[in-house]
Amino acid sequence: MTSTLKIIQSASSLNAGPTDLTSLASFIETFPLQGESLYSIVFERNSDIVQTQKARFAVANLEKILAATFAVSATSGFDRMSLRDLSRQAGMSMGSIYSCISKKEDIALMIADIVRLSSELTSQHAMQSDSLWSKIEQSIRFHLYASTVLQPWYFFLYFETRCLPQEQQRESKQIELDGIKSFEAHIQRGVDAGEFHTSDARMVANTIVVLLEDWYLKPWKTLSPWKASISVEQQEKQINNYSQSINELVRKLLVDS
Amino acid sequence: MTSTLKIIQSASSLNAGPTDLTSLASFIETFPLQGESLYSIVFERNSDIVQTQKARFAVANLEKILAATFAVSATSGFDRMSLRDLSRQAGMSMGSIYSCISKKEDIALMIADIVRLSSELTSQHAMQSDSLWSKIEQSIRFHLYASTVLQPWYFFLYFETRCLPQEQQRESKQIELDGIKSFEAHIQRGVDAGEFHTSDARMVANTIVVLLEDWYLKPWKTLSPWKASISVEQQEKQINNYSQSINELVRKLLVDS
DNA sequence: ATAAAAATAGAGCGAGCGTTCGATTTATTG
DNA sequence: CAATAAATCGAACGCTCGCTCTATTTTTAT
Repeated sequence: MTSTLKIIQSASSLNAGPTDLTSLASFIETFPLQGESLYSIVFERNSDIVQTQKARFAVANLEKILAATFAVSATSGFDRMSLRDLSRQAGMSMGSIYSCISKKEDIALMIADIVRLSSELTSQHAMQSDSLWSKIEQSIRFHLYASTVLQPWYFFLYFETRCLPQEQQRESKQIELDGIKSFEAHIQRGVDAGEFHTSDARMVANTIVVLLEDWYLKPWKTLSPWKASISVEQQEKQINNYSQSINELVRKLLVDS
Repeated sequence: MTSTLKIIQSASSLNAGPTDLTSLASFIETFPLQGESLYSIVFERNSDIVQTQKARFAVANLEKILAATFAVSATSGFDRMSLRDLSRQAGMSMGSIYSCISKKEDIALMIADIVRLSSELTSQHAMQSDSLWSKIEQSIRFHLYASTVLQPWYFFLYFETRCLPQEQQRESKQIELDGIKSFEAHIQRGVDAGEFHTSDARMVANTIVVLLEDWYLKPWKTLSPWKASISVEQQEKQINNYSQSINELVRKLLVDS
């Protein structure tokens, strides 16, 4: 309940400037959940949890803690990550970590909160397009951009959902179901208007969502090493390729034949 | 290395009688990794790990331990599952558990072994069809049947891979990549023969694999409760629906237009 | 410059973990 | 029906975990 309110409040205030989807570079400039502002937002949205009071320290420490969490838990999982591992990786003492957070679980909660906020921004953006087809196209593109910028966050939430309280586990599932329902609704309206042709709008919608998940869950599929941080230009190219692949696939399923 | 040998040896000996895909009921009768024989196979393939000597006890205990593992770890994950939880759920003392296994990790290793064996059987089966299209169709069908019968096993391996030694983590990824490559090869041959039409065989192959994963990873999507063990007839119906959905989708991507 | 406040350090605490072990019960065998 | 082997039991062990606490350093304010 609390987290839902958090999303509504903040998503509307953050979305003052619309996000620019013309390229990854312009997306990064306009997407609020990125760079330094990302950790400021984490701090603001979790001021009840974060113990450190001065924003300057809090933001810097949150960045170190979360980066270390992604690094350690990617290979061994959140449960196996001890706070001693974390403190070593983050270059902070246990005391510093616990002056920032109050429980290990808080780390997972903050990550989940940001991913949910990002999903909220994604679904809000889709509303702004006019044609049904561009709603779908833009939705796919936004999702790919956001889940690339926040790849470790999305990945973490998917695989560590079971570290969260049950209520939040259900919420995560619900977000996936809402994503499918959103695509399904657009498709169904297209079918009703005679613009699309399919006997199973839900299946097509589900396929889109699953392919979007594949993007941030299994970067190793695309042959790209990814670990060696590749340039924005290369990422741009890969996203363009993949979104075009999805678009063509969806067009074949909905428009042709 | 050891496990690979294990698969080759056993997959060829097990596959004496071909598996019958005409219905789920007939599949269950001919699929070796099912019912009592499943746990006998687990015992045989892990006699080096399993401490209990008499097959009668070992098989019964393995069944209790693995069933309890699936029950407990489904909600909280393998790491959070304590052996006290496990012993309570299995109705065995700690001593009994440790007279069957020698490390907690062994449980995960045995599960991973069976899923890999099942994948091996799946890919072997596909070879037996004649036409390219039926190779794809049969492969999808076999995978859906096997991952329904072994749903908790497949689910476990996907989410608990990180509890396994690194070598086995890589092996799991490789199996997914091989699955994609297998579909891609069939599709590409169809394209070369003028039977299929697509500019991105890999994308279509990947879509199939991802949809197959979706089946055992997110049973809650299909509205069916699943937890309340549904009848074989209902499962049959759902599998037929889903495989037909995938088939139609793939046909639209490859054959039409 | 100095005092108050905030942030940091890491040794230490109790709880709970995976695992072991010796006593006991159950099964097998000559 | 002994005698031996195998399986079962759960209390106990050592260790690591998440977390706390106090002394110390750094920052901020006057």
